[in-house]
Amino acid sequence: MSIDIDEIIKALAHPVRRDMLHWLKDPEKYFVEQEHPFEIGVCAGKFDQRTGLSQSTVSAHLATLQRAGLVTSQRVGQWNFFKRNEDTIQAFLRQIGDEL
Amino acid sequence: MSIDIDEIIKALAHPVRRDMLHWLKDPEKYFVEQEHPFEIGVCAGKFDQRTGLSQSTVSAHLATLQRAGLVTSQRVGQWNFFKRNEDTIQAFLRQIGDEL
DNA sequence: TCGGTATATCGCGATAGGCCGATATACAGT
DNA sequence: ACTGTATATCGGCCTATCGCGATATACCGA
Repeated sequence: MSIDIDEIIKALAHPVRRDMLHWLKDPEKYFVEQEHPFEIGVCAGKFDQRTGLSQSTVSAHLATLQRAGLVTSQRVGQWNFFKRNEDTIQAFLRQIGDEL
Repeated sequence: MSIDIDEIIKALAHPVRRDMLHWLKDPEKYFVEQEHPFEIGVCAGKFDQRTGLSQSTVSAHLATLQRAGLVTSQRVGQWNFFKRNEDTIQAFLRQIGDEL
């Protein structure tokens, strides 16, 4: 598994996407209850309300995070649940610490 | 001294600027000899040759790094010498490690 | 003060990114 | 099959960023 520092940093270069990543660290704290347990991830729609942005914009942000490998998603029925990809995040922090 | 995470990440979200920061870590390795010792910093003009970009573009990149607090500059005669600001860099790495 | 060099700033065209509403797709339940 | 809901994608608009050459500014040495 190799990470793309450039794509990751560009993904992080937007406050909303950093917020999203941060919120995913503690879903109970930042999101209202959902049908499925937070263990499988946070339902995409929850971010609409949290950010106040349109559904299409939120979808694009989540896609950007996913392309960078910072989150993974899982389809369950008609919903898409997102969770952090700790491996990539930690690998990024290590590598950026080295490169910088 | 407080750092602006958003400005820093945006500054880092360009490969050339990350390269510049990296090169400043070991000037002897990445730049040819210069009149003044590397301890005071690397002369701005050295980046023109290294990057192959125009002088105005390089100047803008250096200004971006400086606004973010990632480098400091020192005028000596008609030259401007840039060096890394380790305090800000380390503070950023710590904070991004927390936030992420 | 004048000419030369280093750097900063300006103005421009080109590209990328962000935001939205509208539409397309996917799935669930009836 | 049809309706409703969740998500993805599209098209358009706007702004930010990047790159450049040209110009302005700063400094030096003669």
